[in-house]
Amino acid sequence: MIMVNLGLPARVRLPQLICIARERNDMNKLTDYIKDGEKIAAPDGTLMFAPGDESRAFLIVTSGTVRVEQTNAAGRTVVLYRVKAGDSCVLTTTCLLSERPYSGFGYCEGEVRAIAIAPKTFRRLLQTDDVFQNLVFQGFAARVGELTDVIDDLLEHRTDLRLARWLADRADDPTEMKQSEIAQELGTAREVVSRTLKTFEDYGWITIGRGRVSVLDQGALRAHGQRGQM
Amino acid sequence: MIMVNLGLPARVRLPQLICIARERNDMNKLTDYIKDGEKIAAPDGTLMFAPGDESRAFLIVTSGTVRVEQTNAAGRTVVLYRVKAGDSCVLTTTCLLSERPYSGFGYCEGEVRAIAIAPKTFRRLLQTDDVFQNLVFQGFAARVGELTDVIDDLLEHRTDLRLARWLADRADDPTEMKQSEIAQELGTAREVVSRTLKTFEDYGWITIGRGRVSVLDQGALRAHGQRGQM
DNA sequence: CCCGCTAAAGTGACTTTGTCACAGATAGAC
DNA sequence: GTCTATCTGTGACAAAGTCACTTTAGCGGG
Repeated sequence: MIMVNLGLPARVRLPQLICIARERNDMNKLTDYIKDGEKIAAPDGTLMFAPGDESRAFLIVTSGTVRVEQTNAAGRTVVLYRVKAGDSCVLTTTCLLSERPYSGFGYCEGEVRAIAIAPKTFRRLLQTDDVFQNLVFQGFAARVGELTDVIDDLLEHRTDLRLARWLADRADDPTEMKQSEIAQELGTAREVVSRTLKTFEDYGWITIGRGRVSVLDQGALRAHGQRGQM
Repeated sequence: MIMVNLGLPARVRLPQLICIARERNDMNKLTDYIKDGEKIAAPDGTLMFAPGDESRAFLIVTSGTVRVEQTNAAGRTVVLYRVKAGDSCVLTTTCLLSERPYSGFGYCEGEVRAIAIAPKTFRRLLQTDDVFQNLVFQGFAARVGELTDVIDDLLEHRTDLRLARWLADRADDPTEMKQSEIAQELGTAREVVSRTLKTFEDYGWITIGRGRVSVLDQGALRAHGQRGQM
């Protein structure tokens, strides 16, 4: 096991992250590919890839999450999706398939462990192994779907609706995030998040703490996110 | 040749559009696949697919263009990309690979002719034919890149900059479009386009006509799009 | 040729978001 | 407890989106 431990925000210079899709019952299948790859790990906060980097390996994530973000020229950022254990990363697959560089940033959330598969092996598996091919394609398709969801969301300019939906979707556990991070998730400004959360708190839908938001009334948030009435 | 001719906006109920990527020198290769497929055609303005539809065939576009749009719940629309002869459509490939329905709209611009390949044949070619596999992947990757470009663009909230860039990029021929269509290209409101074009005209960068915009000073537009100074 | 219809474009008023520049508040270190 | 870094709240203004409406251009019929 190669342990990457460079401090934060460190940069992985080893084979970079790619992941494959999986159906729940295919998880065992993943272990079949371990012999073809090399185990790697990276600590929380590691920068896995950045715009301009090239993919050097296909990775199967076995634990941890990679947050994939896109930042435009003006510095505004939005979170495209999260790569969880067994999930797939379009950007990386795209890079590997086409030998184009990445267009976004990938950061580790928690320690990420993964199995790195060399591009040559990746291509061989893709041609010879039906299950592998299916895993890659399914994951690829799922991620494209998430990209179009992000576009859908960005077309909606009412931040209060977007924020309400976002909060309702993660109402289970109190969200331990700074408001600046929430703004980044949605691709908006911190101040707007601050103001909007305040009104939600006034309505009794949430409680706000430093680096924390707790949902009190998931139903109200979801309804607001749907109908847009306040 | 099956000629689809249903009037506008008609709906193609035949095998729907998918296309493959191509490198310039692979164009001849396309003809190799014709024997596996069936020729179809659709007139200008035809609705090729809509959200919820399922892909029933992989199409190789041989002439014409398909404009792929995404419309959110509130009805705001943005153009994701255009599928030209030989180009590929991620949405369609995604649908075909994963058997998920489409998430956007596809409209013909000009008469579109294409070769339809059944999903089974598509999968066989993908596994057995290296060139075909490469074409699909290259095109797939290119389209994902365009999706991330759209996201990049939507993160930029200054419509004047986005419009300036958009105009500069198509400065060659006078743009024969309604302002409402331009708004749709950029995912913004017609009124904003109207006002912004007016200021550009005042600066002497363009001339405006009914259903037409002509670029006079491409350089100024490009510079404005880059630097954001007015 | 002109009338009148339709669709495109322009406009003003107002709301919301984004941006900037701070001020206030809180957690953690010492 | 105090200090400091960082997170959060706010006010002011510019830009964009929305709504409701007017004006204008193009086109077809008489």
